[in-house]
Parts: sequence; C-alpha cells; structure tokens
Amino acid sequence: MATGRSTQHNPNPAAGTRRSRGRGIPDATVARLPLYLRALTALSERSVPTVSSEELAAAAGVNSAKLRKDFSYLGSYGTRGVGYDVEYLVYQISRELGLTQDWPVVIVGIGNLGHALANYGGFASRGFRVAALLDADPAITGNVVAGLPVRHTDEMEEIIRSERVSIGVITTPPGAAQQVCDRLVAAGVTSILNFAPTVLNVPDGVDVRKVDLSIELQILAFHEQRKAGDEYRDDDGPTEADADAEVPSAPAAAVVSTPERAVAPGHGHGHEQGQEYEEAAG
Amino acid sequence: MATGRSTQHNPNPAAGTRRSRGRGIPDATVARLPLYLRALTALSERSVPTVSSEELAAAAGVNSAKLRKDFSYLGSYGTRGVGYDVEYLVYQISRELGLTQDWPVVIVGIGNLGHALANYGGFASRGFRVAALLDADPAITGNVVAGLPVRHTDEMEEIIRSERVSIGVITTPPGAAQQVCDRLVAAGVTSILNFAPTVLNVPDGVDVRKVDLSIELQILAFHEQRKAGDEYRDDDGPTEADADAEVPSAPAAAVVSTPERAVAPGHGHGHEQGQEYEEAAG
DNA sequence: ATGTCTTTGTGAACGCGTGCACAAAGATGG
DNA sequence: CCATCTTTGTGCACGCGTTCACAAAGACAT
Repeated sequence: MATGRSTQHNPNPAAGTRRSRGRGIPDATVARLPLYLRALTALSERSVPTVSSEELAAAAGVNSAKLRKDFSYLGSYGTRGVGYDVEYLVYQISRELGLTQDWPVVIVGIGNLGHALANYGGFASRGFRVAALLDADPAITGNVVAGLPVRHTDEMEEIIRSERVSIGVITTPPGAAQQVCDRLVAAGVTSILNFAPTVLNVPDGVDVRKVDLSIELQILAFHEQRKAGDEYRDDDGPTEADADAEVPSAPAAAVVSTPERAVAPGHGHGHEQGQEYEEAAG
Repeated sequence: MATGRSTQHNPNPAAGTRRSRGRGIPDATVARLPLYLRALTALSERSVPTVSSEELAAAAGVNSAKLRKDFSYLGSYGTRGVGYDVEYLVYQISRELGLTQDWPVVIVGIGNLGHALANYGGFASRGFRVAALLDADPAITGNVVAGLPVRHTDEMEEIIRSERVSIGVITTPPGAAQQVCDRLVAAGVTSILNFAPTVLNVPDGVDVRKVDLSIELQILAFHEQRKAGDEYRDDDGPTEADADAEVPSAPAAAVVSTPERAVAPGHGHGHEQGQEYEEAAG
C-alpha cells in the first residue's frame, strides 16, 4: 500500500544505520501494525478478552503466520494454547507506534481535501491533534473548518515552533507543495504526509509518505483492463505461451500491437481520449 | 507503500493464476508506472522531445536502474545513446495502464471525503469519468456536487449496469462499507477503491485497493518516535525491559482506561496508560 | 502428574524486488 | 569506415518479506 509502499515505498534509510540492528522492526510489519490495532480495538469494544492469531488475522485481512511473525518482532505477547490478550496487545502496539503520546499536526492547503482531512475522525481518535489549518489564500483564511480557524501560511513557522509540531500534512495544489514542504522542514517538521501529486525533495532525516488518489485508480485500471482482456482483446493479442520461452530475437516482439503512428508523430499529445493531462487539484 | 501501499500492500493473489505467466508486469512496476507517466506528462507539456533514464528517474523520484528495468518489462522503447521518446512513452504507458479507454466510476458516500474526490481533478484528467455520486442519506441526495446530482443508493444497480461501471469508490462510514461493497460487486463492479477503515471481503476476481489516511499518519508517528528515541542509541534488548521509554516531550493528555486484566502472565510490568480508540469516520 | 490438545513462536526455504555493473547498441565526429 | 562516447537493457547477487511446517509451551482434563 498503500504503499506504499509505500509502498513500502521510498523509505530512505535515514540516519545511516540500518534498522536491522537491535530491535529493528521491518517496515512491512510497521505498516501492518495499524491494521492489527484497528481490529483489536474493535474486539476490545466488544469486550473480547483474548484472540487467537487465526481469528485476528482474519479480522485484519492477513495471513496468520505473517501476523505471528509480526508480533514476534514486538516480543512474545501471546500465550500458547490460548492466544493474545486483547487489551494488552492494544497497549503494546499503541506504544510501539507511538500513539500513547500526543502528535500535533498541521494541515496546509484547506481545499476540498484539506477540508475533508480536518473533519476526519480517524486522526483525533488516534492521538493526532490538528494544531492548525493553514492556507495561503486570504479568501479562505479566517473561515472556521472543523471548529478550527484557518490561519494564513505566514503564521506557519510560529505555530510549528510554539506547538512543537513535527508532522505536517500537505494538501495544496502540486505547484505549491515543494515550497510548502521546504518551509515546513525549515521550521522543524520532520515527517510529511503528502497528498499533492508531486515528488518532494527533502533532506536526510525527514520522512515523506505520499498518498496519490489517482495513482490508486490507475493501478486498478491496469488490473481491470487485464481482466477484460482475458476474454477478448482488441489490441494486444500475442502474449502468453511464448513470453517466458523465447524472447531475445525480435525486438518487435514486445511491440505487438503498436498503433499506426508508431513514434510520436506530429500528433500533438498522443491521447485517444483527447484528454489533457493536467495536474489540477483542489 | 506502501504503498504502498501499496500498499505495499495487500495484493491478494486474485484470480488464481499468478500474473507472472506471459507478459506479466511485476506489481511493483505497475505501481510506479503512474509516477513515470506523471513525470513524462510534465515533460511533454514543456515539449521536451526525449529524456534519459537518469533525468526521468530523478523527476519521478526513483533509481535510474529501477526505471530502466521497469521499462524493460514494457518492451524496448528507448534508444541507446539518446534516451526515451517522451510522447511515445506517454502513449505506451497510458495504453499499458488502460488509460486510453474510458473508465466510468461511481463514488458511494458523499461525505467530506466523497465530496473532495468528486472535485478531484486528478481523476477526470486520466480517463476516469465520474458516472454517478451515490449516498444513502436523503438529506444529501439531490444536492449537486461537482456539477453532478447526488443520487440515492437505490439507483446503484441500475446506474452500474446502464453505464457499465466496473470501478467503484467507497467513501462511506466503515459500518456501511461491506454492505455497499457487496452491492457493488453484485451489480458488476470488479475493482474497488476503499477509503473506509474496514477490511472488505470480496469474491475472487474482484480487486480491492485501500487507502487509509490514518494508517499513513500512524506509520509516520512510528518513525517520528524512533527518531526522537535515537538519542538514546538503544541497543538490542530482546524484549520488554524498556517498556516505558518515555520520550522527553510535551505532556500528552490522552490517557484513559487501564484495563487490569491486560497484564498477561509472565510480563512483569504493567502498563500505565491506555487509550480508547474509536472508529470514527467522516 | 501425566497425557492430550491447542496455539504460539520461529527456523528455513523460497520468491520478489532492488541495485550494481557491464556488455550491447546506437549516435556522433573525424 | 573506424573510433569514441553516451545510454540503454539486463545478468547477477543480495536482502527483505512471505509462507510453510514444526517443535516448544502452556492450558486443561483425568
């Protein structure tokens, strides 16, 4: 998933030393801990005292062996023959994720998405406190969103320092993202959640996670196309059967159903749809 | 990423056969294609004719060797000594992702997030057409959002069939997500983008990708905590013993219940804090 | 206590993804 | 045409993540 890897994604080693030494928890495991926590919280609310790896895995949508291995990185919190104590595990995972402390965050860019995030209950319920909403547009500043006044980005540095904000959320249009990012980092933010469809450059020691709504849809479209193509494919015919066996010879092998206009002819932008790719946001 | 995301994510094997046969493109590569496409589109708009793997990799935020390997799965579209033809590559990637065709989507749950997505420019600009906005709340249906009327979920099946919708986006509260999912699938949807913090159960052949905003923040919090704790240079300690590694930070007030039973046998230290987690959702 | 049953925790094998490093391919200049 | 330079395409090795399968550990009944 998300990514992310990201996907598990662009986790720069940060701080040099490999996280393998000591009590390093694999990134893939860390990414799943919130899933377990959510499932455990639901069990806790139903006053379920203990849960087996099999049950919890099903609730979290993962393999039970994977779940047990994940938990083994945290320590041995289970009881053989019984399972895991729900409340205890909730606490341990919360602590491991750092959710037992308060994390003030700022959201920059109060457009549609920023507005939605400000109202998102999933933040406040997990120790994340919205310290401020920021926007550069004077037409927006002053408005009250989710009970908070939208403040001007001029106040960014002051707010970050006084509130000791270390996490920033960027929901600005892509053109403004890098600049906002730079200011956040300069003011002391060391973790950024980026919703703008842009690659952010940050110094070492700063973590960036990105969420791109359109990328997820594009990945779905790929699989969807592949599914549809299993029935009948108007373009792209030759495949299967041969790919693994012999490829090396003809370079054209991969260019199977190349459209008439092979190489970027004088056709302006080569999209059938006539759709212009624009980085609109907000 | 996660996603990675993916997330890295939760790529359920789906459809039995491994995608490795034939012209299978690795999942990790598919997840990056949209990134390349975005960077290429930007170059295209600046009328840049060709680009080297090094340049494009920098623009996309990845390693150049990785980029070349990714492209090698699509075929040999580059020219040695020169680089890649921008327009041609834009077309090839678009085609591979299935973006050269029209993808009608429905968005179910027009709360804050659904509202934001309906207005999100990144969808329409890539071949995704919002066929309908749906909500179960009579107070919301009828409203016009992003130029489209919000229709009642009673019309879901009809719309999906008549518009041939195969992709659905769920932005409902978690309690309604599974039910909505079931109806979507029954009506013919085979790809789902789920924003509700719930594990969706779907039959084989249906792809689900999830985006959980709070999970991303929790992952950031983990790394942030680790950064703060690095001052201690804590070296391995097989387990417990360091449970209350209090970080020198602001007094976090979020402290509630202390379930007594929580202490599992064999673990000497208790936990002094507990936090109530609720699945609130916009 | 002892035996049986359940479930954890983990060693080991495997597969995927990543990145290095280099040969091949083509451009370019003389 | 030959030499040189640039950049692609990829073989290979390595490390991470996943999964299997099973021994160890504890609960529970007798």
